[in-house]
Amino acid sequence: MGLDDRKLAVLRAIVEDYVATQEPVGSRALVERHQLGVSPATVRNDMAVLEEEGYIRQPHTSAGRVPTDRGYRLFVDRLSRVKPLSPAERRAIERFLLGAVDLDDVVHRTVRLLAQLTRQVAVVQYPSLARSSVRHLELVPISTTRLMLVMIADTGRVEQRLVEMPGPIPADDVTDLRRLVNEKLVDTRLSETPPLVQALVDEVSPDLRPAMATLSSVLLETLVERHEERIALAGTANLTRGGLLDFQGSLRPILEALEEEVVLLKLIGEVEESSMRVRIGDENEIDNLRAASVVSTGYGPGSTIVGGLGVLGPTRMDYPSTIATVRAVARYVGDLLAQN
Amino acid sequence: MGLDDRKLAVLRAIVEDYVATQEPVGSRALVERHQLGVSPATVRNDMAVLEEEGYIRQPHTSAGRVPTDRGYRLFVDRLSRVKPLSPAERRAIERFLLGAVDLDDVVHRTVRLLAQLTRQVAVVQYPSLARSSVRHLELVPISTTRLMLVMIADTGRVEQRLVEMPGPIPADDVTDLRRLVNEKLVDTRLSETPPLVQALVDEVSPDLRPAMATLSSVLLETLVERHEERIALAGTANLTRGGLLDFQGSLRPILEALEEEVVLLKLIGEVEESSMRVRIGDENEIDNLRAASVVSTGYGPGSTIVGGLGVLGPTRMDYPSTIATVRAVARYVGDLLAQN
DNA sequence: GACTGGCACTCGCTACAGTCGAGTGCCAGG
DNA sequence: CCTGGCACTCGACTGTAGCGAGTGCCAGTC
Repeated sequence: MGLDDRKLAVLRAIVEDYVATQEPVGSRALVERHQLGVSPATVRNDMAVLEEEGYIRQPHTSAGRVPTDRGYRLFVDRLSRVKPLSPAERRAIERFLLGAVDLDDVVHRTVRLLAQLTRQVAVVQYPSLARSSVRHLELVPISTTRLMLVMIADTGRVEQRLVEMPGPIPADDVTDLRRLVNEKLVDTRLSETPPLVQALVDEVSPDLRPAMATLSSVLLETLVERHEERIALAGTANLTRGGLLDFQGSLRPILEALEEEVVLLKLIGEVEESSMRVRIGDENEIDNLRAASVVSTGYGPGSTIVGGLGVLGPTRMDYPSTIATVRAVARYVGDLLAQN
Repeated sequence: MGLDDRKLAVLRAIVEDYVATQEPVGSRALVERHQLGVSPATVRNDMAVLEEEGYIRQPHTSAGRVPTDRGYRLFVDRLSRVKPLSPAERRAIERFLLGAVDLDDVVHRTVRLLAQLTRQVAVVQYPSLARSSVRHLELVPISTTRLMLVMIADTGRVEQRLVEMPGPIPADDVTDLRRLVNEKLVDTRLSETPPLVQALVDEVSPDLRPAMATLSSVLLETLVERHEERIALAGTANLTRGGLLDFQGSLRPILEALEEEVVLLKLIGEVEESSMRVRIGDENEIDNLRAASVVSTGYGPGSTIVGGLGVLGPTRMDYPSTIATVRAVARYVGDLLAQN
């Protein structure tokens, strides 16, 4: 499978043209629009090889060629030239994110920004609790037997949960409980709290023990076990762009997938390092998304990762600029979080 | 415009058949499927009158009739027979909502339930802050100059906001501030707090004044002025049901509208009493939704209203059962809130 | 006067044939 | 190894014809 430079150039040209025009591209059009320095006939020969190797295909005889998922993959890996963001885009990002007042706001602005810049569906995961540390725990008496447990994480996330205590609980006890949980848990990563939480019960005077038991079980259950991941979504209307050509005419499966938080998390939440991840068409594990591509990355203050973000679009998307945009937005959001 | 009983029966039959089959209904089919006791010819005459009056129309000359928005309106107002929910549905609602652990959970479950039962797009507004009362205000020191303000409302909503203080603030001062704001604000409706909040600054010792000023301005701004309405959405995939027939082939405007919180709030947030509201096609003030219908109502504990919920679907929806479902879900959610 | 059967008419839908043209594969020659 | 030329394929489009669902109207009946 010798793909010489010219064949690669042809593939690149096909991808670029097809992404731009959305129509199968023929050999004549190619030599006209790109400086390949050869005739259409030569290009046709190259195309025949590329097709044999599975990088492009013909929708039907006598039509132009269209990249396959495999073709896009090769393009992304080896052929795409980086498109730096325009200054206008950089400014847009900064302006957009600057006014954010709290985490909710940051996430919402980010997801809208991403959707707008890439003109695709954007997904942003809230900073994961599993990757956060406890900054403060607050206990607020709601009634004699009810406390509101509020956890504030270093990533800015705030979670609350109503705790039904086993019996009436005096103000002094609340103070004691509060002091204790904070002493033991502040500054530890949530993923590492379970043993500490379990140990809490033993650290407390016998009369406080039932209260602490309830409290710690709620802590464990809510904040660690079913660790509340949250997701923001925007730009679904962009799916309808490009008529019914993309997604082979049916938005159904895509919309269904986007409704499932679990699916979204799988898409953008599985990030370990901050590297870009591009999944093209068939490479997606989720069947409903076999007609789509996902570009995602992790984000976080500095070089740590607290969550993922990305966009979803048709396989025929403009990968270079999408990748550039996603990367840039992730970096800005990370910087923003670092300022806190 | 004399519409005698039979003509109304014909209209009802047309609506019911069209909703069921999604195809223009002709005179023959009508007499076959309904006991009208007259011949197709007679029905045709009635149809001619109904068409003249604007209740139905013909997509093209030799096709059957289709209800107009006006026809649906008449149907909803005078012709539809109430469809009681099946016991299975009631049980589904109860089971679905029973396990909810907090407000977020209640809202999410509700919106999914609604989407699933009606097979349409469901929208649920979180209990409006404007309609909530303050249950407790908590101040949590985050750093020497930063406080986290947490407001817990009687409706279960919890809002937080980071407050950047003008200078370092000792623990005792925090206690004082906390006591004061709680004393003055607890149990008042948020919509009535502004004068009280403004008065706070004067009630405080001179050295606390700058701190209180900052605090009260944040309170005012965040919790009252741009009163954070929140919305949950589910079931967008249901828009693709019925192929491209509904929404005249383009989901675009609908999806766009659903992305705008402001629009959604307008749709379901404007509820004063707990009565059902049905907006059919053209009756919608939002241009993008001229091809859709919205069924909404208020909900809340007892007879008070704290927020709105509803569904959006094609004008050719099954109004009776949609209305019944929305009403039932609203009632269940209200009861659930009352238990807190 | 209201209803009915009958009939002519309309018009979208489908099938079919014919034409056009973009694009290809292949081959012979440079 | 590249190129120009040529035959071929096949989708897209056009026009025509037949079908059938459904209508509007009218004359006749109860």
